[in-house]
Amino acid sequence: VQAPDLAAEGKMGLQMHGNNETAILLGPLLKLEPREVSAVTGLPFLLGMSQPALRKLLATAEVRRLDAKEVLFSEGQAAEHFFCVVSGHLRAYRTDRDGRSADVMLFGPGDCFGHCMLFNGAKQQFDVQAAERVTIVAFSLDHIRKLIGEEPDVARAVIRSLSTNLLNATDCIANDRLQTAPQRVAHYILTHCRKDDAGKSATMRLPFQKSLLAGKLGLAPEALSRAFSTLKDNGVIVRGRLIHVENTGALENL
Amino acid sequence: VQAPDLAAEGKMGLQMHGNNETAILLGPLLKLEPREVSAVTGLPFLLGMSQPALRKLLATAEVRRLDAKEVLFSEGQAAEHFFCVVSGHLRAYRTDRDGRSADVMLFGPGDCFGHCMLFNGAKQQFDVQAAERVTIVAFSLDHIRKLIGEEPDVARAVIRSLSTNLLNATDCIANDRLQTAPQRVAHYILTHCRKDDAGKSATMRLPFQKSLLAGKLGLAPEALSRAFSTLKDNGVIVRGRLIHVENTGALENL
DNA sequence: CGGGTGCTTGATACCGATCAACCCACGTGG
DNA sequence: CCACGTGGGTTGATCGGTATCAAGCACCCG
Repeated sequence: VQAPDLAAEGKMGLQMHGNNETAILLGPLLKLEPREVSAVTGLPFLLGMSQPALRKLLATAEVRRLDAKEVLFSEGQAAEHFFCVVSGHLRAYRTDRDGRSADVMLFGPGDCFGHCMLFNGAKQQFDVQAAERVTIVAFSLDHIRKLIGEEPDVARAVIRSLSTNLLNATDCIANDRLQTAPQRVAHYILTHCRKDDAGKSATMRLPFQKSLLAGKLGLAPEALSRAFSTLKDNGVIVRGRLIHVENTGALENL
Repeated sequence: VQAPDLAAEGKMGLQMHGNNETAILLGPLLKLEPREVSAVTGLPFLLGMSQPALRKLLATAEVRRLDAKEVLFSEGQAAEHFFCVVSGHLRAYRTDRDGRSADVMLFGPGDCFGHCMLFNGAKQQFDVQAAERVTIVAFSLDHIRKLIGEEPDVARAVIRSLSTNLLNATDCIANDRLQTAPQRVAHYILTHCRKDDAGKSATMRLPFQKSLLAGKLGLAPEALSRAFSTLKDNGVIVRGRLIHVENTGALENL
C-alpha cells in the first residue's frame, strides 16, 4: 500500500522540469539538507505544478522530523494537516479496545496522506506513527482548501494523490481476500524488484524492517517468516534485507 | 464500503437547497422517471454545487440502466467514465487466474466510482457488475478533467467523493484484519440500523441479498449465515431481510 | 561480555473456506 | 392441482491457513 522508493524519481523530477527555480521557493522550509531539497522538489505531489501554484503551496509548508516510534497523530484527534513523506516510513494503524492493532497503510518517500480529511469530517480515523527516523512536509488543510478554489493544479494534485491511495487500498483488499501469505509476499517481491541482466533473476533490498512488511501485508511477523521459508523452495534467497529471486517466472505461478 | 440508503437524503437535498431549479437542468437526461429526478438532484456528489457548475456537469451526463448481473466494465478495459449510482447496487470485484473472485467494494444509491482513473492510468483495475436492476449516471472522464480546471466546485465534489471511498476502503481493511465474522456483522448492523423508541432495540432491513453482504464483508455466504446464527444468542432476530436487535448495547461488546 | 532487538522455529488452537446435502419459496408447465 | 426446476439460504463435516504463545537464535552496541 505504498509507492516504490523515490530516490531516483526525485532527481529525475529535478532535471525534467528545471525545478531548480523551485528550490528557491524552499526558503521558508527551514533546516532542509541539500539532498532533502531535491527530495522535496521531486515529490510526485508537487511535480508538474505551475510556479504560482507551487509558490502559494509552499508558502505555509512546514518540515517536520520524527524519531522512530514517534506518533504523528492519533485516532479521534482533530485533523489539521496534510502530509507528504520526504524520507523514511510511517505506518497507519487502528487499535481495537482489546489492544490488538492492525496496520492499514504504509507510507514511504513520495506518498501523501491526510487529504481525505479535507472535506470529510474533522477527526482522524487512524493512528499514524513513524516506523523509523522520518522527514515529512506538512500543509495546513485550511490553506489547501483555499488553494483548491484558486489553483486547479493543487486540486489536480490532491485528486491524483487520493486516487493513488484509493487504488492501493482496493488492491490491498483484493490481495487480502484472494491470496495466501506466500502469494502476497511473492507478489510484493515481483512488483518491487528490479530485474537483473537477462530478466530471469531479480534482486531487491527491503526498504524497511520485515515486521513492517508483515503489517503491510496483513500478516503476523511469524507468518511472514514462514512465507519466506516456503518461497525458499521456489528459488527465493533471503539474507537480512536482501532478497534474490532465481527465476521470476516460477514465482509468477503463485 | 458504501453509503446508507438515500431515499431520505435525496428528498432532503431537494428541499434544503431549493434544487428544484436543478430539476430543469435534467432535460438532457432522458428517460428519467419522476422519482429518479429527485434521486439525481439529491446525489451527494451534486449537492451544494453552484448552478453554472451543475449546468456544465450535467450537459454531457448520461443515464444508464443495467439488468441484474450485467457487467458495466471489466478489468483491463479503457476507463472512459465516472459513475454515480441513482438506484440499486453494484459490486466491484477482482478475479484471479484460478477463477476465484472477491468483492472489493459495494456501491449503492449516492455512491460514486471510477474517479480514481481521472489522472491515474487508463485501465480499469476491477470488474464492476450490477447486483440487481440498477440506474446510474455516467460522466465522461475527459469532460470532468476539463471542468476541474474551470469549476472548483467540481474539483471539490471529486475530492469529497474520493475521500469517502478511501475512508471506506481503509475502514474495510481495518475491519478485515481486526474483526471476526460475527463482529463484522454486528458492526454492520449497528452502523446501518435506526434505533427504536427508547434507543435500546433497533431494526433494519437489508437493502440487498445476504450473499452481497457476505461479499462486502469479505465472507463466504455460509460464513455470514453462521455469523447470524451466532448473533442469535445475542438477541439478533433475522427473518429474510428483516433484522431486529433486542439490545444494541449487548451487541457493541462484540 | 551481557542485554537489547529483530527474526526464526515449533506446537497448538481457532477461524473461516470449501464441498456437499438439504430446505424453502417461488414460478412454470403439464 | 401437482411435479418439477431454480435460486437463495441454511446446516453439517472437513481441511487448510494463519494467529497466538513460547522458546530459541543471530546480531548489534554499549
